[in-house]
Amino acid sequence: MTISDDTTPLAALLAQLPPPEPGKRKGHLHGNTVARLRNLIVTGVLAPGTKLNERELCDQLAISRTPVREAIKTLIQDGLLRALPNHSAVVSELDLDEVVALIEVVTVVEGLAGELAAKHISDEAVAEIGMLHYRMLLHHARDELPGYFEANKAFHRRIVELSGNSILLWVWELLALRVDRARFSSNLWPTRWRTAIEEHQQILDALTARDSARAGQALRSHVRNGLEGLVASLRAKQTAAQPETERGKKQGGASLR
Amino acid sequence: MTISDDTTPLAALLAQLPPPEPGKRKGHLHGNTVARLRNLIVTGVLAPGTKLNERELCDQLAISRTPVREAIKTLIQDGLLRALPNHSAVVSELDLDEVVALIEVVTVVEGLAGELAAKHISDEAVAEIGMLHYRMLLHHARDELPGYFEANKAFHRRIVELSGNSILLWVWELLALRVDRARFSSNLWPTRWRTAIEEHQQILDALTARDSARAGQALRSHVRNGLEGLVASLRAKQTAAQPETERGKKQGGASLR
DNA sequence: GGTCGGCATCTTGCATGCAAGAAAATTTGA
DNA sequence: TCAAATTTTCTTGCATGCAAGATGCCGACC
Repeated sequence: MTISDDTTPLAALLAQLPPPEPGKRKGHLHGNTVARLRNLIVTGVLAPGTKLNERELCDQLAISRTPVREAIKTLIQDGLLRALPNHSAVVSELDLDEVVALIEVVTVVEGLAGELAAKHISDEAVAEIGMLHYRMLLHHARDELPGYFEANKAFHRRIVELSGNSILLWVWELLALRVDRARFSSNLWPTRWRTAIEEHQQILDALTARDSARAGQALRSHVRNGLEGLVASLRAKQTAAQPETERGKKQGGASLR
Repeated sequence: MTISDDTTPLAALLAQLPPPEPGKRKGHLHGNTVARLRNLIVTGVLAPGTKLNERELCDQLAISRTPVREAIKTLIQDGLLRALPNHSAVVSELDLDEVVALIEVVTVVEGLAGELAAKHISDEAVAEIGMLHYRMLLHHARDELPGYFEANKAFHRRIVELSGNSILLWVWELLALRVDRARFSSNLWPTRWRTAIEEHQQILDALTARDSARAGQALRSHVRNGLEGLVASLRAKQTAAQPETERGKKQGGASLR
């Protein structure tokens, strides 16, 4: 399965899983399983190209095939897995072209969110965004990466929510999955902190001023900047690891043996 | 189940289904089921608010619960069904607010598609778009509604494809489901034919000229115009049918009995 | 008469069983 | 010795079974 040595491929990995919620009072195995697998994929623990084996997964997750199968179907729809013609599923590779494509889409989506949000936003909501911004600053000051990213995402998400457009939020969530995955894949990010924070400030200003056009513009350039940095780092990483590239594709399946 | 009399609710409806593909050589029950149910929902045969009963569905589709359950999960993700807290699924109502929200998103999505497509588009592809445009004209001239809509959708879809942005296409497909559903729901559409065709011509011109900005602009206004007409007609229909509004919610479930 | 509690039924969630298609391994023919 | 074919094993798709919540009904109590 590509990570660590091949003797205990999934076993070790799945140990790192968020334990399936202590008080899992029945009836949520599906959702749990989706969340768990999604996590593994987004964080890169399950490497692109890894072939999923239902039975193996069942053993490791200690559940039966039914919820696993359903979760797989779900993740295929999300684009995190890809269905092979033979009906098996592999972790989809995160294509560089796809990430580039993602940039364009996320840019217009968040841009629109900014425009719409600026129109309706309440004082309270502005304050809330400000709070999230400063929360991010706090984590930045403390050099806390995970917190920083979480706050950053919350900032963006909240703006999309405040657009008041449910469809936009829905689409954004779908896109965010892929963005997160790309983020995790390139593990260099600290570079743009300073500018990112300045850009957030501008977004906040535009929202405060209820300047729709400016908010949209600020968000678009911020998102584009950020994601293009991401692509650059991914590209660098990929060319650096060129010889390794061919590796992660063929195993899985028989790897347990 | 809201349609026809309650004695043979699903039975009659499902008879209208596209027969499950004669040569269904095993292994595609899931996809088939999704497609069939999706069709029923998009075309409004399964009315918003209808509660789905797994066993009933199984009986009617003559398959077991497993693929039905999977299909339901899939459609929930697509937003065509909604999961109740009790774990049952109902056909999601198509909220007017949601359609309005849809407008905004589809507008920017297709606008972006136009901009991107205009940049890369080949002569061959321009010709193809032209062909689709004239195919639509043909159906228009013949007053063939279904053909008209199909050609119209193909025209738009192809432009999104030609954007070369796989993510954009993915998102567009998701949105198109909901748009189609709204279209079917308001069954008045012939009004804008003339202008729609003119707008298509402008889009085609802009693409031919490889004028990215103009193509984007043309698509945005075309999409917005079209969908706003749709909303207007939906709104009219809804207020007209006000007394009926409360009806389609409680039945289903026990309705077979 | 209305409401609350207990019982019967229904509906769904998850597990498991079986068979068909795919992959792998072994044998057999050149 | 290599390759093709056959057999064996694995993997998945679908069906079914069982048990736990959820729902609805009815009677009893207030």
